[in-house]
Amino acid sequence: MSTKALRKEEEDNLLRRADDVCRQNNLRLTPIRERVYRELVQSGGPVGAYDLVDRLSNEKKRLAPVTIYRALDFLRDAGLVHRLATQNSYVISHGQPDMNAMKIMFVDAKTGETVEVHSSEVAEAVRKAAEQAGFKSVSPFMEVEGEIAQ
Amino acid sequence: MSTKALRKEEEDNLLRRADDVCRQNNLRLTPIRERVYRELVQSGGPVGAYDLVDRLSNEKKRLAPVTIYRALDFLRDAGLVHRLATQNSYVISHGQPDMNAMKIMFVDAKTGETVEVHSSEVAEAVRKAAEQAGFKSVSPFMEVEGEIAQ
DNA sequence: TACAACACGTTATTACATAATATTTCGCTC
DNA sequence: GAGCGAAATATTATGTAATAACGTGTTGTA
Repeated sequence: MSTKALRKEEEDNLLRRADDVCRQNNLRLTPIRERVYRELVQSGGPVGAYDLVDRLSNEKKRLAPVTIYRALDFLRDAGLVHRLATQNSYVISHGQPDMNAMKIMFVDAKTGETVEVHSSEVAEAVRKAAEQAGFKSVSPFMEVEGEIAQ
Repeated sequence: MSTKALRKEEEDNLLRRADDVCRQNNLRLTPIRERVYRELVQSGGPVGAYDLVDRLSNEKKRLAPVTIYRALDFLRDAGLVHRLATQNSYVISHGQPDMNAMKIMFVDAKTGETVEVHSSEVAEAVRKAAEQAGFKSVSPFMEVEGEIAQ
């Protein structure tokens, strides 16, 4: 099987999963929301909000930034998309939602390329640190800048 | 000793330390840079760049945003200030620079209040995760959103 | 059908950040 | 202390990110 076919399959999986998540939580994956999600999936990496505006607009219809932001907010609330604060951009959240694991987005400081890793070990260590800081709960997402190997 | 006096003392310590760090690394803590640093120290929390513009300007002289950004860049490079990407703001970096510890900024999702904690345990766990992600080095800073107790 | 909640469109505004370029200040040498 | 080069700061302009405010349409439901 070709790499392309593999990726296509992976894309379909993500789309299907998004559909399931929404169905199970009584959320409406409207056309615009799905188009935004699909665009993020196909890009394979972080994409800026205004970039999404351009990509989902055409000659006939130009989407307003706020439309994209609303779709992104929805997808984030649904746990399907994660915002990269350091890059002002948005990426698909991969992987099965393991409640006990921390979802770490490693971001290459130079290229902006991202790799997502789940770690319950980090989750536990962060929980301890949070307690020390007087925090009772922490986000299951975090973002760490670094340098990718080669 | 009063709380106020304690805080004053803490402020002086930070200022002194900033001075030392710069001296030891042949960096110039110019008036503007020091004013920016001092303002961050005195605020006791995260401050936005444009907020700093306002606070450090007066009737006679209005500083340009780029002036503040340059000072902030300098202070960040020197390891004295940390940028909170989730808040688009900047905070003092406390504590002695322990190379092996991760500096974690816990940010209250509601108020934006921050607490800094250093943890070598988190550092180690993140290093492992980074390796898994194909990253050869990671920033010693990270930011985690959460909910502060009470 | 009517109504309530949600989604989307439109317009405008605010905030954040940097590019390009000019001017001042600092530290040094003669 | 006059002149020079480098660093720091000022000025202006522009680009990008995000949200506010308000109106209209759509959907699900009693």
